[in-house]
Amino acid sequence: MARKQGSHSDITGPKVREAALKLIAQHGYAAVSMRQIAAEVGVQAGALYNYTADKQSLLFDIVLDHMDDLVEALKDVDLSGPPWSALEAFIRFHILFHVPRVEQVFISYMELRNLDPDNFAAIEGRRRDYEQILAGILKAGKESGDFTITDPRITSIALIGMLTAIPQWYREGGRLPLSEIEEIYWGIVRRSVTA
Amino acid sequence: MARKQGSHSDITGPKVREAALKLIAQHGYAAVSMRQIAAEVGVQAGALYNYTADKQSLLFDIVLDHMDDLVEALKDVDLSGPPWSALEAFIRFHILFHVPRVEQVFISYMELRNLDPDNFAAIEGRRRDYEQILAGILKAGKESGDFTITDPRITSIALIGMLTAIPQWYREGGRLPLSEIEEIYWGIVRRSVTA
DNA sequence: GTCTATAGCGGGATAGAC
DNA sequence: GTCTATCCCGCTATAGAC
Repeated sequence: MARKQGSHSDITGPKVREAALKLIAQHGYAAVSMRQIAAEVGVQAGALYNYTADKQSLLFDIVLDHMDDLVEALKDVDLSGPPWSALEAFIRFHILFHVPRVEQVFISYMELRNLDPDNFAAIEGRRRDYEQILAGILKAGKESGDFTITDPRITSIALIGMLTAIPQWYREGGRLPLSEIEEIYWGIVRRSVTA
Repeated sequence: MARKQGSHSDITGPKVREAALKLIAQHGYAAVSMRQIAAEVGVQAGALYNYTADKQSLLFDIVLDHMDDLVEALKDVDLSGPPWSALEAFIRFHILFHVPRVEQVFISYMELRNLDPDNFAAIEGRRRDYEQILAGILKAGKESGDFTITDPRITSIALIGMLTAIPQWYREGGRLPLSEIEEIYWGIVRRSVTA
């Protein structure tokens, strides 16, 4: 009843974002045209501009949403325990959050240089905040004597990079189930900070 | 005396490849135009086609040279010792080979999807060969009881990914010298395969 | 809200003079 | 070997009809 006559904006809008996500992940931002995105949605190119200011906004929205989802989801993780418990919780969360989001991960790490400077700065800030949460856990564990680490900051970068790459090769139905992948990686991380 | 009159091909050829390397690393393959590359070299766009068949060949040559250099350089590393010695030699080699080659590393890992199918297959084969050399070392160490590893193949992928990312953030003159970075990472790897 | 049409620009690659 | 000029195409974004 409250629905406007003939309005499809509540359907087409999300479809535009999904098409952009799929195509940019597949071919790269610079290689994808607005025409391709429109074709994927099933409209003409001109119609896209009812849902996005321009092509750059499509990219920025994808990456920003991804980072904000990440930060938001991390809030539900209990990192208040002792170092070992916090580290394990963070690592397992990171793996499980990223694996089902292959496209977002791809785009968020490969298309950063195609963001306008201001947009890049906004993303980079969030990325650093996230990384420093892990660095904080590592630092606390180093100081308590639980972890054997030379440099929490670099270890944080190294571990996050290693874990974030998982969705690049993991495929459902492959040689190992996700639960096992999770155990293998947690094992690597656990030992890597153990004397 | 044997030099042809007015021939610059022995100078311009390398300059074209260098310009392509620099610009593609900076902006991405799809975002860089032949006109930009020509401007960087100091010639007109048409002249580029004396040195490359097309734009795709510029990309392929960069990635192929990088992979072949890698395989060639690894031949000088002694991997014939016991697992611990072979692992350390491989890890240190990998770090030291990749750090001075920021641009090649960037391109070789971010532009794979812009390679034509045949070119992609050629690169992917070399990449897998290289990765399996590390997997072999890990497997030997696991079977001899030297290493604690669940899955050599996945561990190989995880470690290579972690190490290859170093040039993405390392900058000369930063907080830590390269020699220290090398030690930190070797420490992480060493512990990660230690019970 | 979507369409067709088009402005305005820049792309890859080639031809032919020098 | 490099240049200028150009072909032909596709791009982003906008205008205006419906």
